[in-house]
Amino acid sequence: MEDNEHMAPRQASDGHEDGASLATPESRAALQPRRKPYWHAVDTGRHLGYYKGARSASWHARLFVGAGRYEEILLGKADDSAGADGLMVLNYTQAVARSHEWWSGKGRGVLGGAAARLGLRNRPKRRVQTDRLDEVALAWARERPDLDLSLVGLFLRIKQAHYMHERRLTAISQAVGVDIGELHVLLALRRAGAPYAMRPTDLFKSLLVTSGAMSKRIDRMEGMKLVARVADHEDLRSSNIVLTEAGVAAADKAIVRIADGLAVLRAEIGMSDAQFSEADSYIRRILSVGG
DNA sequence: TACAACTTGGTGCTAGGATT
DNA sequence: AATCCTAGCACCAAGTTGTA
Repeated sequence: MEDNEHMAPRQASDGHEDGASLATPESRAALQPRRKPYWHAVDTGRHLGYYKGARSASWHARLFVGAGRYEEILLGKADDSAGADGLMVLNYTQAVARSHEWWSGKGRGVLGGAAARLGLRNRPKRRVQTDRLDEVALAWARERPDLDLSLVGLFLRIKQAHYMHERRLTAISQAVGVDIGELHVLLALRRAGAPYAMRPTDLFKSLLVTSGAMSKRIDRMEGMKLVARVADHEDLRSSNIVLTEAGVAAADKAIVRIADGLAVLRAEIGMSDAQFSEADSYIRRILSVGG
């Protein structure tokens, strides 16, 4: 019988590993690889899991949701073969902390009235997508426990974060009165510095679009009086795309809103300068070897 | 909910003007 | 003549909208 077929949440020590046997790499080394995680009941209906496969080990958490069912999440890799970094590779203490973070964000009535009595509150709806990404990682961990696919989840999160940023930029571009592509042109010209001019070729290369697409954007923006085509006196074959006064104002309005939004986001996630540098460092390392 | 029509924005190709 | 660069055109893919 599968664990989730039980009709009530397991109690601590109900046939599970105790916390001590999961606490250190040495104690976990005594455990045999198997398909299902070793579960340790941290609290009623709340279990920390340690999965040990042939080639990888990882931390999981699960939450009893009633009717014998659990919601489950992949927390990160276990520090069995590599040192914990608190981000992708977690030691026992970090796994416990991250599981508590997840459980405290759940609180959507899964423990019935108890959750409400304990003061648990629902997280904003935007966490739902994150849970879906967890499901992807969890599904791979279940289907191919012999493979280390932990980076898949990280890449999906990076992609999702990019989409989130693009949605914010889209909202800002609408407030400025342009579309997202035109906003990128405004920002490229603005960050070029005075006199806020670039050749069309440099613009389409830096924004990763084709010359045809850039021509259309410039046409639209010229019509909106945000940019102007100015002949290049040094190379008469070429012209420069220059921000107009209205274009500079629109770009400045947009970049201030972007900065404000990012400041709010950073405050919400509580990321310190050191944590930011560390996360940035890991992503740079991925990009440097990722081909 | 499924499908078709429509819209939008992008790509690839190429013509043409200007310069080297 | 060769090269560089811009911009126009046809086509494509994805998203949106309207309808049954």
